[in-house]
Amino acid sequence: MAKKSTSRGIVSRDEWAAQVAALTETPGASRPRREPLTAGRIVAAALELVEAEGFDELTMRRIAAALKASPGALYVHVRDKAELDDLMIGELCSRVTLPRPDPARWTEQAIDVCGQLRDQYLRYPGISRAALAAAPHSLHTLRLNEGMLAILLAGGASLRSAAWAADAAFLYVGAYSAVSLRRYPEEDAGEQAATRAEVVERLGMLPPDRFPITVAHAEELTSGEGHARFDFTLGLLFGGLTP
Amino acid sequence: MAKKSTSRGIVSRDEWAAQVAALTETPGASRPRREPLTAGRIVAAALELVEAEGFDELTMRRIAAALKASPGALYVHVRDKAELDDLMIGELCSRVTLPRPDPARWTEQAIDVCGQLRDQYLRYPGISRAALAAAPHSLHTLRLNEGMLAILLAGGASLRSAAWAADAAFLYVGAYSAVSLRRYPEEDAGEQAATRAEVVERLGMLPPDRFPITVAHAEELTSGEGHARFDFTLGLLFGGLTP
DNA sequence: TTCTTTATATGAACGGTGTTCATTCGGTGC
DNA sequence: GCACCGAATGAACACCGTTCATATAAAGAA
Repeated sequence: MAKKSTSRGIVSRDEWAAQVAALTETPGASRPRREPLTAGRIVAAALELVEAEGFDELTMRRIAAALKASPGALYVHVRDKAELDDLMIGELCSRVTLPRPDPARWTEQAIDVCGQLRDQYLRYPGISRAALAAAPHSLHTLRLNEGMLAILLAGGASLRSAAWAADAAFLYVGAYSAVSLRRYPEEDAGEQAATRAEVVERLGMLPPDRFPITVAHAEELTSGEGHARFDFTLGLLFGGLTP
Repeated sequence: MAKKSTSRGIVSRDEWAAQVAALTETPGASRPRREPLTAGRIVAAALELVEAEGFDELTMRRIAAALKASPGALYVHVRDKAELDDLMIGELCSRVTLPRPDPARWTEQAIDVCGQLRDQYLRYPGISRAALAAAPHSLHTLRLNEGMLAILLAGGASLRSAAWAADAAFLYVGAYSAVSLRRYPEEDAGEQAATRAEVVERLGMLPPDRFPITVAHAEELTSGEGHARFDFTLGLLFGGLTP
């Protein structure tokens, strides 16, 4: 965790965050009085921080620094960090636009809604872990669920199937978004995680008697450009609803 | 400088203090020499702790305390907590027994393997969050993957479908295990989380014009005893593999 | 205007975390 | 006997989430 040293004249993490935040803070109109702190402003600052640095760099202290406030001030508007996580997830869910259910295109619509949620999660790296740990019954998640149910029911699914499939789909979206960060990171920053070629090479080094399929088909096992796996899985999930 | 004991039969002050302290620690089994620390012992102690207290009570310091060792001593055998998490997940994966693939019962076999993994996860509450964040290419997870591939291929799935479906299934197992902790906690300790009846009541209070399905069918939406949802989802996932 | 009330913000703590590191310890080989 | 070397210690370090007495600001009442 402690990978940065502040001992060499470098500013502290909090101060750095404050400086970075100051860059994007309405340079023209210098208001003498700071805007009051609200839950909305806290959530916005937190999301900005996650977008820039990732979810596990998100810290009450860094949020406060970005808002030029004291850490304790956040607790006037937010019970604790768990509630803040819930609020962030709610915000992301509220950004998903739900289509008017069209029985002719219901599968496409369902996958699209999941894709929107996935893109929101991926925009804020690691945040979907909060979704898996968060309260599943906030108003925004319920709205998403209602929309998905409407789509699946329009497609002819039974109520029970629709409810359970929607649940499974959102669960999968969260898990997929949580792991797709460290899976073949776009080939550019080849240092951090293993690139696909390296993974293939490692798989090929396994003992073929105990890993026959893995060794023989390492290349195909790691396939899946973009979100092909994502679409494939949701296709399976929704494809079985109306036999 | 603490000086050593120079005469035979008399123990040093520190050792004497340790012996005195040992009198009040474990009165029964007084082991003269402690077993050496190993990665295996650390993993075992960590799992014990998670089983008893849950994953987010797991702490390097508490593991060390359980082993009567110093926190720093763990880092001789384990790089950091992330690696320890990986080792724990590997241990759980290694406990899953893989069947000999039977083309006549392949779906059943696949779901059973997932169920075994789920039960391991649920035995150690919260640990599946580590699985979602852990390295997906340890030897034990690869073994599990290989076994699942063999089952799905025996069932007639294409290589690509089998690979992607296995991936999705394990992802779902992790997510399901992560959330099924806080979903209707068995009705006994009715204080902490919301019981199912409470959830149903809350859903019924929503505005029916914006949540028509949720309000009208709150009861059915929360249904699913035991692992019915789990089996349902995996049925969908594997059912679409061989059309 | 002044006074009072009330909500908000501060800054300093508290107890906890993962991790590092100079030092010490315990055993093995020469 | 002694040097050596991995393992263990204990004290730090830089953080974390959270609380709380205190200060500050805004708003209403007089």
